[in-house]
Amino acid sequence: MEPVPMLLAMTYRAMGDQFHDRLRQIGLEPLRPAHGYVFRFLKEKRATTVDIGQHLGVTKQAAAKIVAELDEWGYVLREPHPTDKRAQYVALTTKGRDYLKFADNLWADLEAEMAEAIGADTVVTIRQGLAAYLQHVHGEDQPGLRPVW
Amino acid sequence: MEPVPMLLAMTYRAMGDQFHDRLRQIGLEPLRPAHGYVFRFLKEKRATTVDIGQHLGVTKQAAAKIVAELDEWGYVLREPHPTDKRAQYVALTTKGRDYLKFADNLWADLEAEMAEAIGADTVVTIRQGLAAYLQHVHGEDQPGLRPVW
DNA sequence: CAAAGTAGTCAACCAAGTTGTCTAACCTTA
DNA sequence: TAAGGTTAGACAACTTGGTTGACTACTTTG
Repeated sequence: MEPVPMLLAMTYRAMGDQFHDRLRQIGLEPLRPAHGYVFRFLKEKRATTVDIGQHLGVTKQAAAKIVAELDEWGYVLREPHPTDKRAQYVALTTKGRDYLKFADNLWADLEAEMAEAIGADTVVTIRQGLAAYLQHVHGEDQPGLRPVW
Repeated sequence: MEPVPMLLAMTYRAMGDQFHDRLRQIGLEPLRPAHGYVFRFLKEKRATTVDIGQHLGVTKQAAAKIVAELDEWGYVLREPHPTDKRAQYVALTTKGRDYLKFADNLWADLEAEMAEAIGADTVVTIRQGLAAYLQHVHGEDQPGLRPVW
């Protein structure tokens, strides 16, 4: 029997591949997972580059590169931090928000297909189970999001 | 609500981090995930470097590097292919088999802890659900194992 | 038996991280 | 309020783990 992490990795890849393929079919430029996760993060809370790095599980320098790309491509912009003159807030542009909305729909589609294949209740169990496990292991301060290969 | 793939990635990382930490505590040299997956693959079937690359989801050249490392460290050896003079079978040494056995126990421990945290039945559902999804998406020829970040 | 395909190796390259260093700004705290 | 420690961000050098491309020896197919 295969260890659970192998199943996690394979499923992650399988879903990611499909996501990527469909984005390409539509003609939307396929950003990497990290970019999408940054969008999602910025939707909920204001964040600096350091925050983003922590969320992704990479160094601040790596996060800075990603932010620089997104800025260059027009998905985010940097605005001065209100109280800390060293820092900058990274914020989504309209283009960034649109991309996120589109991607969310796509994820929902893929999840619906998953539900059709293995049962909606099973998907719910998986979602809740994994979330509960993460909560159990790491409490509030969640680990990096990036899988380490 | 977070998309399922994010949960997969975070859980994969959380489990992998714990696995890695415990190996280190024990003093066993912590190979990368890829190495462990190669062991597991070789346990079940004889395989060439090309087979391994396909299983991991990387090019044959990348697989060749991994095999060369494992050979150098004494975990595997290469033996001539019985019918094809170009090819070589890669086989586990005793050292390799021991490592695998040890790692399997560790995985089992981690999974038991997961079961304790979220319920054994939930773990079973997750396992079966993901396996069924992979089966549904890719049929017999499974996708690469390596998550693409 | 010729043509096309495949296993393995070598080499050059590339992407996406890392560590280390620096400056300017911030935060004690004595 | 000055001093010492910390932090955000930028820049540079480097490492890792992959990629593509080319080539040889061998195999398979028509």
